[in-house]
Amino acid sequence: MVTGNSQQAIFTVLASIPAGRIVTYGRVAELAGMPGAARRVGTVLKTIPGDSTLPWHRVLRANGRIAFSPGSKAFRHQQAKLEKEGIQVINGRVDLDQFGLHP
DNA sequence: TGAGTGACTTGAG
DNA sequence: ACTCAAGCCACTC
Repeated sequence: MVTGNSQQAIFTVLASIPAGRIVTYGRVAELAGMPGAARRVGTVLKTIPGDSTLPWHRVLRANGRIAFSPGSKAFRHQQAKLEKEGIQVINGRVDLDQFGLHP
């Protein structure tokens, strides 16, 4: 179990992300009311069933890179999902500038 | 109870 | 641009 509430909060935040938009793990944690718990977010995402409709693919690392190892199955799957929503994925990474996530 | 682990982040070398 | 180290939160063994 993932401490019940926190998981639900993360799911809610995830579902509130508009299509074509991306967020970082730290951002999700912050919006879920637990800043600094970026690692927790990753663990929760891992518990999401494959047939879930949650947009887990819109969650990237702070540097705009996909959290998986390049070439892995999950990596390619996420990349495909992102490109399908009009997000440019170049060499396993996304331009954060077009989302205003770049500091 | 305590050491180990991970879909992370930030800062330094 | 890359690697290493420390900080972080909750879970697992």
